[in-house]
Amino acid sequence: MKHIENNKLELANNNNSIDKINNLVNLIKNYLSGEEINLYQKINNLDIEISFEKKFPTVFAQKVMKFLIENVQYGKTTTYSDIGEAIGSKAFRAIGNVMKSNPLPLIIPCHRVIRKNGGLGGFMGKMDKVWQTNLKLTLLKLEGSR
DNA sequence: TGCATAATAACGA
DNA sequence: TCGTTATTATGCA
Repeated sequence: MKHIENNKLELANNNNSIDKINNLVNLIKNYLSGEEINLYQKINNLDIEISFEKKFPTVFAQKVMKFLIENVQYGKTTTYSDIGEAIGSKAFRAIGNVMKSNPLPLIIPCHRVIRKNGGLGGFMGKMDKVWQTNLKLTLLKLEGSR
């Protein structure tokens, strides 16, 4: 009997792909129900590798991502120009481009990046009053930033 | 290389 | 508030 329990334990610790996906789904559910969780951190804890370094081969893009993940936590917002200042660049527009090519929205919080003048900015490649942009606003409201 | 593009910002009228 | 320009990384030809 003991070996069965051990097997169960092993299975639980083994974290196969299905387990990981279920965990991920639960995380996102919790997040969407208003729980203040740092998705990127939690996912790292789940031993799910999100190698955005591969997706962003340039130093510039990696700086942007790093800044986002390390400094823009739940409920915080930043602006395109803030990021530029933080990474020593004036390429505000280019930063927007990096966001657009973000393969993991939500997890890499590009929805927390807004315009300096208080406007929303775009989301998922769209600029204005489309569902993607409304989703951005919804997420910010969820986090209490708006 | 050179050019067009972009989820920007700042300025003038 | 609208139009124009400044400015920079990226992708593609």
